[in-house]
Amino acid sequence: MRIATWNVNSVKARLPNVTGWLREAKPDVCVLQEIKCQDPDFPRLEFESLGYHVTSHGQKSYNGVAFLSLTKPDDVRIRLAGDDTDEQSRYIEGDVGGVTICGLYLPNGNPRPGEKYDYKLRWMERLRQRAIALLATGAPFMMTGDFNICPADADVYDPAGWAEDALCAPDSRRAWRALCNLGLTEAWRALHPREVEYSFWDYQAGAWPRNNGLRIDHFLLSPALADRLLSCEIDRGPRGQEKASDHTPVICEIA
DNA sequence: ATGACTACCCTAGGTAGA
Repeated sequence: MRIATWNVNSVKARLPNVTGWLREAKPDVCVLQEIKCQDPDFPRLEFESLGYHVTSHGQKSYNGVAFLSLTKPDDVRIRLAGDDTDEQSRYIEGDVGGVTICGLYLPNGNPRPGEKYDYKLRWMERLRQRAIALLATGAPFMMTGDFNICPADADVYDPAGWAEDALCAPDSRRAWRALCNLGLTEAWRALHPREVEYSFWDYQAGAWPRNNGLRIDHFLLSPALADRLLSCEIDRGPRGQEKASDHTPVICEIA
C-alpha cells in the first residue's frame, strides 16, 4: 500500500497540479492539507473521476484536510479529540486495509511566543494522546501530514536562523520527540539517516531555486507498521511546476 | 531594505502561511 501526504495550499487553486500528480503517482491513499475551502466547494468529482473515495473536512479560507482512497475506507473520522472548542479543520483519519491513516495539519505556531504557539503545543499534546489511544488498540496506524516541525537541524537549510522559529524551537522539538518516544518511527529519516532533503520551500526570496527548504511533512509509523515499511520518498517534481504549492508530496510504501 | 510570494476574503488591502 502506498500512502501520500501533500499540503496543496488551496485545492481549488492547485487542482490541475494535484490531479495531474495523482494520475502519475497513483497512491492508494492520499491525505491533503490546507485545502482552504468548505466541503460543498471541494472539487470531489475531479478526484472521484480518478477513482478516489473522497472525504473532506474543510473550513472557510484557512486550513482544511481531506482523505482520498482508491478503496472505500471502512470508516473516516474527523476532528482531534481533547478540545471541543477547537474550530480549526486540521485532522482526519480513515481505516483502509486494516490500517488507520491519520492525516493532520499541525498548527504553524508563529509568532512565538504567543497565543498561536500555545495552541500548537496544546494541539501536539492532543495528538500524543490520540497516539496513545491508538497504540492501546494494537491496530497498525500511521500519523502523516504537515507537522510544521523540523525534527533536527539537518532538516533546515539555515538552522541558526530558524532556531527560535516555532518550527524548530526547543519546546516544539520536545513535543515531537515525546510523540516519537511512544514508539513511533519517522519513516523518511529511518530510511535516509544521512541525507538532506526538504518538503517545503517558501515562495519568497528564491527559496526553491536556492534549495532553501525545510522538511516538515512526515510519516510516523506505529511499531507494527514500521516493520512493514518498504520505502519513503519525497517527490520534488510538483514543487518545480507552474503554479506550484510551496510543499511537495511525500510517499510512503508499506507491505 | 518594514523587501522579496501566494492564497484567502472579494476588487482593497488585511490576514495567514512558514
